[in-house]
Amino acid sequence: MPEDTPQQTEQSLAEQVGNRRAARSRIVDLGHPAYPNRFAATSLVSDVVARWGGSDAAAIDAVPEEERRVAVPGRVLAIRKMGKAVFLDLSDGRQRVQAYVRKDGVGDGGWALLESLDLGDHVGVAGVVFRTRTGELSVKAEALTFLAKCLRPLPDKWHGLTDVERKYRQRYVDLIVSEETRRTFEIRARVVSYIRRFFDGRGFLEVETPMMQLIPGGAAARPFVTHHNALDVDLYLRIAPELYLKRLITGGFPKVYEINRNFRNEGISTQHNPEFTMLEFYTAYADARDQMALTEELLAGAAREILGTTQLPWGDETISFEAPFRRLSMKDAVVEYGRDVPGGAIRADELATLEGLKGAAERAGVESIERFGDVPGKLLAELFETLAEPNLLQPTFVVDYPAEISPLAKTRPDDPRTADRFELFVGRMELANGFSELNDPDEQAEKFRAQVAERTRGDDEAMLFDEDYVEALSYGMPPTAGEGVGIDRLAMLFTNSRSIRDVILFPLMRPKAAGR
RNA sequence: GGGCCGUUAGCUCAGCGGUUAGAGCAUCUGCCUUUUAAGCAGGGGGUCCCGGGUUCGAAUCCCGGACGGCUCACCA
Repeated sequence: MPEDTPQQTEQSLAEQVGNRRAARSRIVDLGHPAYPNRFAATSLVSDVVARWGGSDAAAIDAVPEEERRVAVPGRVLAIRKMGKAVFLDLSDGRQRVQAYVRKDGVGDGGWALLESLDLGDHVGVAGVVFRTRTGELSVKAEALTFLAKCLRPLPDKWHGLTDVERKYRQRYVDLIVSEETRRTFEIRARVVSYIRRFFDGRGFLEVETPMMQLIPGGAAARPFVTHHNALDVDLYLRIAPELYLKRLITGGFPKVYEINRNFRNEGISTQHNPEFTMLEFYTAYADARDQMALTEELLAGAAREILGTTQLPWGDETISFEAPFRRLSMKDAVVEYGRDVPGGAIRADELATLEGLKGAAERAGVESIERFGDVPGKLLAELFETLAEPNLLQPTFVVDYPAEISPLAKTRPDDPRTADRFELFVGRMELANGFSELNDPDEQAEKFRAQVAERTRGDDEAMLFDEDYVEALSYGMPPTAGEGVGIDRLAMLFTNSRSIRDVILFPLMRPKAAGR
C-alpha cells in the first residue's frame, strides 16, 4: 500500500482482510498447512449431488454408512452457525451440497478449525451422506481438512456482483458468486464442443492458420499491427482466416474448419469486442445454398442438444431455431421493411438504379450519402442495414448481396452484379456470412485491384492485394462454399445475453486510471 | 467522437441544499447441536469517484476530469 494513502481509506476492507489473515494464522497454529498441495477427494460436490440428489431420506438411510462415506472438497459459500453445530454450503462451482458439522462429530480440533473458517475458504469434508429433517442433502462431517484461505470478503451472497465493470474486470469474483455467469460460460463451451463434433462427424478437418499475417485479408476491417524483431517486419493480427483456409482447399483438403480468434481494431459495443471468436468452414464442391442448409442443421441441432429446445428466450421475445430459416433477398428485405419510410414506401424499381437508390436512401434518413461514392451496392447494403436489419429477429438468410461489396465471392451465374452470397441474421444481429467462393484467379486479381483503388481513394478498410492468394487460386481451387459464424454472438443467443461482454470471460477494458 | 445515465461502508442500495450520512448482507462480541437469504442482542466500519466553483451551509446545485453503462456515429 502506498504510504501516501491514508489508512482510513480502506479501513473496513482492511479490517476484514486483517480478520481473515488472523484466522489463517490460527489455522496454521492448529497444525493445518494454510495451502496444502492436495486433498484425497473421493468425489466432487457435483458427484455427490448426482449420486444422491434423487434419493429421499429413507432411501439414503437404507444404504449402509460405509457406502455413503465421502471426502468432498469445495468452497464455503455460506456458514450458518447454530451454537455447537454448523451448516456449511460447499460449492464446486457447479453444484452445492451442505455439510453438517457438530462439535461432537469432529472433536475439539475440528471445531477449532471450523471456528476459523471464513466465507470463501476451501475445505475438504469427510463424512457420511444423509438428509436433514428438512430434506436437505448433506454430509455429516467426521473430519475437516483446510485447503486454502480466502483473504478477501466475497460480494453480497444474495445480490452478487451487479457492478458490471467489476464483473468484467474481476471475472473470477463474478464466477465465484454467480451461478448464472458460470452457466453462461458452460453453455458457451458446449456450443463450441458441439460445433467440433458436428464438423468432425461430417468429415471436416480442423485446422489452425496464422494469427500473424503479412497481409491482413479475408474481411474489410482495420487490423492491429505488431512487429517481429528478428525478421524486422511488421505483422498484422488476422482479421479473418479466410484466405488461408481457401489455400488449404486448393491444397486438397476438401472440407476444413477453424474456430479461433480474430482481431479488429475498431469500436467496442454490445456486439463488438476487438478480439472475438469466429468459426469458419469451407466445403469443396458445394455452393452457398448447401452452406445454408448445413448451417440450419448445425444451429437447430446445437439448440436441441444443448438447450433441449429450438425455442430460445430472447428478452421478452422468443427466437425459433427450427429449420428451415427464412430466405429473403436483400432487395426484398429493403422493400418489406421500407414500407413506412416517411415520404413514401421504398419501391422495388427504385433499387435498380443509382438515382433510385439515392432517393430511397434520402427518404430512409441515411446521412452523408456521398460517402458511398455512388456505388449502388453500398447504397443498397446501407438501406438494408438501416431498414431491415433492426427487424430481423427470427433467423433469416438474407441472400443476393451486391457483387461490389463481395470481392471474395462468386457472382450468380444468371447475374454478374449479384454475389452468390448470404448473411444470416438472428436477434437483429449479423450472425453468419457465407458465399460461393470466387475461384477464378483472374477475376480475383481484378477484384483485388478494385479494392486497392478504393483504398487509394481513402477507404482504409478496403482489402489489400494478396498475390500469393491469387497464385494459389491459379493452381486451381475446386468450386467451394465458405462461411463464417460469430461464436460470441451465437453464445449470446444461446444464453439470452444482451452484451457480447457477457459471453467473453475477460472482455477488453480501458485500463483503470492510476490511483483509483 | 456525440448524447443520456451512473459512481455513497467489503457487497447491494437509500438519502438529492439544512443536526453527528443510513439500511440489509458481510465483519466483530455474546446466546443457540437439523439450519438454509437461520434467528436474537450488542459493537465497529465512510476522502459520499477526483478537482474546482456557488452558498452561512454541498453527498445533494454548477463547471471540468476519470471510469463505467446505454445509445448514436463508426464497424461496407
